[in-house]
Amino acid sequence: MEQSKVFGALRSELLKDLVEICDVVSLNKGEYLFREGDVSSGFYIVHHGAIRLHKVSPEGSKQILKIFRRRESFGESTVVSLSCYPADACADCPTILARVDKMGIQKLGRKSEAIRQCLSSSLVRHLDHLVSKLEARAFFSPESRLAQWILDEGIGEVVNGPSSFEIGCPKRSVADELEIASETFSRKLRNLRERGYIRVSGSRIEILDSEGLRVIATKEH
Amino acid sequence: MEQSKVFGALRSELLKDLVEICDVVSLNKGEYLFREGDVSSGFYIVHHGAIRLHKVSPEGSKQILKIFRRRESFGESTVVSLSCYPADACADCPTILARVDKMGIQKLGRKSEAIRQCLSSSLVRHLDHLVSKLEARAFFSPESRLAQWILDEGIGEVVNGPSSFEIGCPKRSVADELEIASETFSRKLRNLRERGYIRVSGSRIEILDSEGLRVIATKEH
DNA sequence: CGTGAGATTGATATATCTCAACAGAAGTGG
DNA sequence: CCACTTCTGTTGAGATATATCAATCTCACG
Repeated sequence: MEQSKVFGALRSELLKDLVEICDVVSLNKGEYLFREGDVSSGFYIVHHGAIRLHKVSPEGSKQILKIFRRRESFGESTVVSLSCYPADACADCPTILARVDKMGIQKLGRKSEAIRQCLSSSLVRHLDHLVSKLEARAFFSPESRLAQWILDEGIGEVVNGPSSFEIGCPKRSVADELEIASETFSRKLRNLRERGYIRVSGSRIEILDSEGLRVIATKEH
Repeated sequence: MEQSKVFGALRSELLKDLVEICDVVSLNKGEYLFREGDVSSGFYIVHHGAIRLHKVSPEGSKQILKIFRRRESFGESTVVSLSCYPADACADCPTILARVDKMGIQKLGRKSEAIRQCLSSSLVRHLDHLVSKLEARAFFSPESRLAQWILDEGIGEVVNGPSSFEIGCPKRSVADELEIASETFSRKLRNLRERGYIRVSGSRIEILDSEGLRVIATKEH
């Protein structure tokens, strides 16, 4: 809780109040946390694993909004304004989350400006992310987006030397998140490998030339 | 103010407080209200005209986030959390707006939950819109998006008989908003004309077969 | 081992973007 | 009122990147 992005900055006193209104949810891979249209019972903070938020079209195609990982939260909008979840939430892998009760957080929010501030900031963070997503597709090629993603994931793993990381979910999900066909994802990844930017073994990616990747990542199409 | 989407539901008492902290801004076509990175002095409600919110990439391509028209508001996120505007705002035509002072609204927000509620709802509305935009591009072809747009614009003009409307801005802007090349826009429009769905004369579009358009509009790609 | 889901690779189609030329409208200035 | 410029929109031809379809391949797991 104190590590979460939403509430990380709060005083420990308030954190105690928060813990009171949380409970733990755990999901297996592929299980749904909620579906679009379900009545909200609160919002969620990922403790371990990954939750995929996506919309489904009438004909069944999917559009990933974001994959939330450790420390990230989602669904705040439903405690602040809406009463129904606006998208599907599905576990991409075995996942443990904290559920923050809707009534509880509303009550705390009325008393504490700090809490309100946290929630608003989260909303703005979500806005930002969607804008970035729009930009990414408008400005950058699939290859650039892939490079950006690799760099993003690689950050915070190892500072010096070749950093590497594990893809915490099916590659297909990543491809969907980057809005490219999974086949294209596969090909581009191979391409980057052959050009010596990365090394791939299974679901582990090792960054060999982050400078080179950065060049690709900023190349507009 | 009482007609705005943000504050439309408020009691007249609070509305009075709000008027106190507003001032009027007017812009000519092409003038910028603010640029990305400018320090926020508040948020805005469109009273007349249209404001285009867009991001510019390092190399100069533009991505329209939304065109705001009468009654709509934008920039709320900067009074709630951020201190800088996250995008450019430019008048698409002569425009009059109300500026809601940042300090002022923050002060009112601390006192009134109703005000906070309004602001949060606006944020969520913006979130919704971005999600719709993502969906539109993910699920529908340029042709479908064009058809959707024509139907949207046609609504509210004439109920019975062939409805028609004037494009209130350069066609290029519409193409950008629909996220298609302006040449493609031109071609698709001609195509719809040749197939008898619409009639076009200059910047006026007349809908001949709204039922047919609806079929095209819902066809996913 | 079998089984099946996910990942990879190959071959192909095609819609859209891009570049380039042209046309028309609109505005400017003499 | 008429050239002249400029901006927007239209049309054409062509390139190309990516999606799609289909066929393996890999690997974890029962």
